[in-house]
Amino acid sequence: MTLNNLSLKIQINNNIFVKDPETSSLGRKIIQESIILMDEIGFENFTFKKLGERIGSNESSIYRYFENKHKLLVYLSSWYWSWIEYRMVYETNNIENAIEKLKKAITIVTEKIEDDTKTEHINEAVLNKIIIAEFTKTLYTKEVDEENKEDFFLIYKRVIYRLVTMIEAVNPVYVYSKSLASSIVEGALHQHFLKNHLQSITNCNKEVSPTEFYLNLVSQTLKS
Amino acid sequence: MTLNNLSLKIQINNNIFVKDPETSSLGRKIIQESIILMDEIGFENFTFKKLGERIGSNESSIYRYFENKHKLLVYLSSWYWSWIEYRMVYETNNIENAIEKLKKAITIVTEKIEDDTKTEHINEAVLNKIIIAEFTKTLYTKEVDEENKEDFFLIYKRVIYRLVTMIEAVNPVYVYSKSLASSIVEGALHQHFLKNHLQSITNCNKEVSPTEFYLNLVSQTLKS
DNA sequence: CATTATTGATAGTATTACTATTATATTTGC
DNA sequence: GCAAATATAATAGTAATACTATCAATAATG
Repeated sequence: MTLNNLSLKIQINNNIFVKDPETSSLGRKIIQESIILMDEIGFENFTFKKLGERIGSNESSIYRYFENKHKLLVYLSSWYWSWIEYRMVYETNNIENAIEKLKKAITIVTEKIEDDTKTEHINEAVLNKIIIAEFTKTLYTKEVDEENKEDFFLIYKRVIYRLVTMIEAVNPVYVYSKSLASSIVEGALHQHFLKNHLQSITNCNKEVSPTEFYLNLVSQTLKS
Repeated sequence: MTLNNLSLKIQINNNIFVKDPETSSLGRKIIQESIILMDEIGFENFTFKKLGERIGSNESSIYRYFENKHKLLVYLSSWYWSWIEYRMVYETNNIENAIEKLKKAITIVTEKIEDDTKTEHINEAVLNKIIIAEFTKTLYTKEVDEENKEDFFLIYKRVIYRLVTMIEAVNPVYVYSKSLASSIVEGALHQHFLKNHLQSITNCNKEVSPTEFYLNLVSQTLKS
């Protein structure tokens, strides 16, 4: 199964976009270049006008795909978590041992994406950088409850549910599986951020990865 | 030692403000009401114009205290972490046992602030809500490296260093003390957020607190 | 009581975050 | 191959944001 087949699996909630960016070349260009531009200048400084200039297209054309930059970020995040979910399912599928299965899943959600397994228009390594730097901003808004009702964060939550299931398979009596799972996923992004910017409050660096920290944490936590 | 004496201890980096808000009644009003307004409408919707209207003062007067709302939030965060640091030092001071000392410190950084131990103009319970909802936004910007150099996050980091020391006292061979400490502090805020908004991916609720989750996590993790 | 510092009022600018309209391409269906 | 439909570009315009500057009015202090 190739990455092309994978992209067929990525179904993003219709409410997130005005017009599906996957259905036109301008749409795909918006996705492709928004990732690069947002990585360069950050979410706060990112505007549709700047993106329009970058792709040689008009601001108003971008508004036909996304209502605002917040929804664009929600879209990019959904795409990312969908890609992670697919890899989590696919790469743990053949692992029998519950502990090894969980370890593999934790590795997938916590590791830095470095390789060039670029689907046509999406550079996953750069997208991973955006997720590390910007993902929490999709959640931490006054509209979170409404947007959650509209299933904007469904794919992210599904990644966590899958981790929860694997945690429970390893230790069925552990009562904080959901909090542990959400801590791993969000916390790993945070450790990556600290490694990049606030090195004095993390042990993660070139030698020690967030993955290593979380594998150790989870194995200790689930010990009986 | 009263909370008044405590407030003497709160020294905030001069670079964060233009004019120290503690030196005038308008300044104190800005702090007091900004906490309430930001809690009500959220950081993104918060403007100095709205705050001015709220306190019956002029937008331009507020700019004489803070360059922008980001720095106001950095100020409020510094105040909060300073208050937490003081309590962490003071309330663990007389505890001999390393494990009990660490437990107390974790409780202080992870628990919800509910009581009305209001210093004159600062409502800590509401400030705690803002920190849960908005604190990460002080860090996750393109300017984080410069601002870190200017010691904007010093007090926050100091809270984490103190936790690191206590973790090392409990288990001197554990090699991820910094990552564990930063995970606890940031993760607890996140679990509070999930408890308020995304209940399906946390075990925290009215009965189970983030404190309980983290006390369990840490005791398991530091086991040899 | 005069000086100085603080605050308020007003005005103004550049940018952001859009919406609306119309013209121009491009695609597709027959 | 052409008409109809659709997508995009260009332009203009609005309201709000995020400020800065100036000057007058108050209040504090020495």
